[in-house]
Amino acid sequence: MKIATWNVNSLRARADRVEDWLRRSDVDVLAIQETKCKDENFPWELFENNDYEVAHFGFSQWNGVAIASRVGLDDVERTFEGQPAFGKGGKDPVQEARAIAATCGGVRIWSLYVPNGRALADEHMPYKLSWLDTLNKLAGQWITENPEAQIALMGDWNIAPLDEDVWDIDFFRDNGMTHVSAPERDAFNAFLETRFTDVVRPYTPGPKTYTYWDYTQLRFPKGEGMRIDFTLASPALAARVTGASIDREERKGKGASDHAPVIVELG
DNA sequence: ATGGTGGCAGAGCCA
Repeated sequence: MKIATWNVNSLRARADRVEDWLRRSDVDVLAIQETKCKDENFPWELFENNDYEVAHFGFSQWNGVAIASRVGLDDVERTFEGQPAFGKGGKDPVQEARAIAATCGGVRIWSLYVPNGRALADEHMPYKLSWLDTLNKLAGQWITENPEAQIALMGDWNIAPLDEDVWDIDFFRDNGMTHVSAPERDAFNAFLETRFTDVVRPYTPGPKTYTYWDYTQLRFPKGEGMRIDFTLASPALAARVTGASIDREERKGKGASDHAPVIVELG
């Protein structure tokens, strides 16, 4: 079984590329982030025509997460329990469309789009940290309740856990950029303390191994990217992993997402 | 090449 995660940065703008990739990638499950659409605009037929079931959670032009599967799609859950809400400028806080789960082929798949902190002192940063902390505590409960649970936390984490996960750590430090700060890394590493593991890194060692390249500044041609898309697996799922890859080729050419798909192979 | 991002509710906003 092959499972993958991909921040597509608009599913409608990327429909042809996503369909082409689905056909040649041969993945059984695809966790998608940033569909950037509401259910009413979602390209359901793209998946149905290729024999995938799909579940989507999106209610505005922002965020949006989905799971496509050809090995079953059961017990769909939109948002995680206690998922922090965010209200900009005093607006009523809402639980954003950043998390959807489904059980596919016996694996509990979570497609996650972790909030972008925007800036170290921005109000989005504590939101990001509490979002991760809440999810981690919940995920820890899942493992405690069932040590054999096969859980995949897949998506765009908007964190670069290691210095080598960005193209120039000094550039990030000197400019006070997000994704590499200690609080963000602590929030990510807390999942490792909960016994989730990054099952992709061992098969895709750095340095200079990335999953995202900014559209600006010719970042992709210059090889200046970031590793911010991860699959964290519960112990029982991690034990099944036989391989992983990052499809850097998919970042090439006109109409590419700024993120590459990340694939995990299960035995 | 004095520019050089790309989505979205089409204008700012978001990443």
